[in-house]
Amino acid sequence: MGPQPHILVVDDHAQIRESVTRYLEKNGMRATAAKDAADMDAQLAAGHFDLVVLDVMMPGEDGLSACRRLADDGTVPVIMLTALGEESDRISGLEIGADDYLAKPFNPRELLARIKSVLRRSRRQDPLAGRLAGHRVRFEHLVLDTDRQILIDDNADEIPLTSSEFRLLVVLLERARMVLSRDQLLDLTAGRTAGPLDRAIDNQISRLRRKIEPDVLRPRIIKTVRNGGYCLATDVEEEA
Amino acid sequence: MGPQPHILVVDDHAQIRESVTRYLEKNGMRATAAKDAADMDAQLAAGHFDLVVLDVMMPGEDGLSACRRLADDGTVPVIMLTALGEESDRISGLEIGADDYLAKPFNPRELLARIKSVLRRSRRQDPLAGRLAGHRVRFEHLVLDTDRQILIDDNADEIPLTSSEFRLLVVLLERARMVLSRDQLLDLTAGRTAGPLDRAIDNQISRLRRKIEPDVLRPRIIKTVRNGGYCLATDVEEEA
DNA sequence: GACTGTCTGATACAATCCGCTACAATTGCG
DNA sequence: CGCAATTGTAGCGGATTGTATCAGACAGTC
Repeated sequence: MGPQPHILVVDDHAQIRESVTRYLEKNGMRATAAKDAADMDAQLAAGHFDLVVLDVMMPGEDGLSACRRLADDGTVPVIMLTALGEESDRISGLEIGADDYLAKPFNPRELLARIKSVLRRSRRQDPLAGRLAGHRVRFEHLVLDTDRQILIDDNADEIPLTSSEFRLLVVLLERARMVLSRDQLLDLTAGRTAGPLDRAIDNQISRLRRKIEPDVLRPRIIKTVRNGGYCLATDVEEEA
Repeated sequence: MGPQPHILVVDDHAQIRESVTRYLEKNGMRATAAKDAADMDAQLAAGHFDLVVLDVMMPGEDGLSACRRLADDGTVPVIMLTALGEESDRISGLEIGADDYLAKPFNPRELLARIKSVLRRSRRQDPLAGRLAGHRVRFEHLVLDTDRQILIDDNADEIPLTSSEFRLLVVLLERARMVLSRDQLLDLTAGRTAGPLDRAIDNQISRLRRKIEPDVLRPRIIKTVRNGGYCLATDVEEEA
């Protein structure tokens, strides 16, 4: 979870988004805002979050529908915000799999309290391989066995990965074709923020490439994006 | 709950914190101190506690508010400390969901007595602990007989486990695929806190691996997560 | 096309972390 | 009380990972 938990606040009203995120930040949390379900998906794909605060009423994809997706996925707990007295919304939210709900208008202190409560309750430690845990993942000429932390190539040779190589690869695979900055990668793999002269990610990428690229001088799996970061540039398919 | 119950003492006065924790420790309990609600949250998130002793009057988040959160959460019993004669506090505390209260200044012996009483009352089982009791659990090529503390492999050979190996394995199996820190493991298996150079868990893991890993040099059941701890990286299924 | 500032890849090195062995302390049991 | 099994402590050495640094690659300018 890192030193401070990271909360994603999803609401179509700019004012609520901002006041909530600011309040959470003042109380020792990291908070990020998203203005609709699509935005939420993008944020979730791009970073690590410990909890999502989700408004029921939103343009575009409905909050309940978005909540159902998150609950099915099961990787991040959800608190729903419902309009006052919308009993049916509240019930639906909990049925769908929200971890808690709160009626609008709400007291920020109460939201904070419920967030803390849910975080404590679901202090499920992150699994080692995120949502890929227990799966085998195929890309290019390789298969990653997420249980054993090894790669298997076409000759069935086994390539062992160190812990941080494995974490880096998982993060890249979960976000295939997305450009991830060094900051993001450091956050996602090590849960820390980069110092000014931090080349740790460059180094890990270099080490990982040596193990997975057929031609290290011309990498085709992990592409470098100048001034941007790195990007896994290949299709990924999961096996059961 | 471990051999001795673990109590979290939350009070903003350093002197009270220390004298209470020391008294509890002298009387066969583990005690940890927190100086305010935020500190309390951190401690609760980091470890396992059987009871919280909570002062009503505190800077920052109010004791009553903190108590409400704990009560809502429902996982840990609370004893409130109220200022002398603050009848309203006392009532609020109980209404809010505290399991007992005590007026300051109090006799340490009385606090101890009430703690024991509440612990006895709420000794209904921890939802996680003993979830595997009376079951046989299959993983990889092994079956754990939780009644006999014995592993049975594919050849029906019996591998005896020492009691702490057994506790460690159960803790890991109950939290399959979760990364558990050495601190957590020590807390969950031995009910104690790690010293600065504590390698006890490393050692137990090493001993356990020798008994369950087909290839000890390349362990596949219990994975090491550098800077993180250990993780049981395989599916676990219970048999009736 | 050459020059320049910045960014990236790679190497070497240093600091940590972890596995393992040996041994000491403790526990359990007769 | 003594023995044997179990469990914690100490410390060495290998593996892993971050830091420093240099050289090559790239983009922009003249």
